[in-house]
Amino acid sequence: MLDLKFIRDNRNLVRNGAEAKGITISLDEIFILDDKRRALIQEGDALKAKRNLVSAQVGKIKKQGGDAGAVIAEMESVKNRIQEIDPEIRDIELNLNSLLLTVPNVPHPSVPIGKTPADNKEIFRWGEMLITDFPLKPHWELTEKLGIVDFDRGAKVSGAGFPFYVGKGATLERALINFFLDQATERGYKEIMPPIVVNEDSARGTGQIPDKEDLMYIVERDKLYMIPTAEVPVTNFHREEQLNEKDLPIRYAAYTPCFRREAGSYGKDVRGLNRLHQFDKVELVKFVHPSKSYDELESLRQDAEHLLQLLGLPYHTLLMCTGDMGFTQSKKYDLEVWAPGQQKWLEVSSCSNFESFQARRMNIKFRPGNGGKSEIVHTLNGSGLALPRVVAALTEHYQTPEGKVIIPKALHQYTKFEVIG
RNA sequence: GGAGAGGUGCGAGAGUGGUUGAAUCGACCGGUCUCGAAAACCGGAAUAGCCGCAAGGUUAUCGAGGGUUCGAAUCCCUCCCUCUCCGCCA
Repeated sequence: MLDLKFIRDNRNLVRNGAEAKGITISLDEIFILDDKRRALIQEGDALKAKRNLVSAQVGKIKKQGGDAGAVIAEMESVKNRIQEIDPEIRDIELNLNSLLLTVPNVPHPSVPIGKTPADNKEIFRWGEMLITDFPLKPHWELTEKLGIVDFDRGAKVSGAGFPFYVGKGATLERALINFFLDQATERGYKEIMPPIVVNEDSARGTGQIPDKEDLMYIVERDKLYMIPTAEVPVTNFHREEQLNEKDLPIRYAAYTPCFRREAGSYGKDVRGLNRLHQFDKVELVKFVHPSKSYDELESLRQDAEHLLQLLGLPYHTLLMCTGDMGFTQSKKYDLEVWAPGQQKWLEVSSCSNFESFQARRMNIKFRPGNGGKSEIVHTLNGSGLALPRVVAALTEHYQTPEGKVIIPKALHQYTKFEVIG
């Protein structure tokens, strides 16, 4: 959420930002409530000041054995008015708060204005799209023939979108996880393995509830939420904490399974490994000094890109336009890997700077080294990387005319085999 | 599931009705000492809202909500959370 004062002082910026994201908000209502709130606070505080003063006098009078009855009676009306005002203020603040949650983060000036994915800007392209003299197969044909991913039994046991990885497929999955984690560690991230269900407070902290509940599997009975991404537990790791400035930046890399209901997204891009209900992902999360967050976004993006380069998979990087970037981000890059068997770009990473938007809601601050007032940290996260689509692109890119899959060199030490099939 | 203990500032941890916004220690900031640093010593500093150009003033905050009282961290009620022991399970 944004700071109310910031909204007050930058109403046009906030209004235009929301409009660019295609989100309708009502700032006027916020300002009306805020004015009311402040008026009531002023009245209430004055009355309370009076009450405190008088009650000190009462103490003195009683100590001297005098009769404070008259003064106490006089306070009756003050007391009553305070009892009217306080609940009213609380009511207004509750309202105000839920309105504040409807105000989206302001896009960074470098973000292109746009409405649809077509307005995203390709800022980088790496690798050669594969051209072959034999017809390329999509990964679902390859994996089925090789027996490394079993969608049918997954559907039987759990449902569509819950595949089994089998044999070398399972090993490949495990190899990629280890490879990603090792690379992250080498680049300065601390490995962390979080719980994969979280409580309500955590789900609220990163903004999964109240409005993205439909995306999640919920363990109703225990009020627990299965995480849609490691971002949720890892960002909440420091919720309600005051960090030391000298500890910043804090960088974490976490592997978790991720669970997504994907309600309403059936029918498009759902073949094979393109869209699953459960998938593996290594997530990179950063807590940084506000002055460094855009530098950290660039390095985050490069950390993710580096993985695709080591795997030798062609990809491009998109700077997301205002309309396609989401509610909480101020700037976001998507990495898309080229899947030649489907002739499609597949999103494998999304790297975002949230500035103070998440951290304010979670109350994560740091105390500056010079002894000044504590400030809200900036948070960022990005996938590094989401596995299934990497497996999809990898099998399609490294397939042979006979339907085998060559394992890229970077993974050999992890797989202990160099070819599948 | 059964029984008990506890939730206080950045952290540890005192405090059972009236200068307690809160002892003490640590972390932090400033200074003395030093070529420099460490140690030692001295000093500073809670967070948030509101008013104010500022200095400053004022209100709230000791898990959350309510109650008693002129006055509550301190007494009463409800709820939430954590820990320990027992049982069950990995």
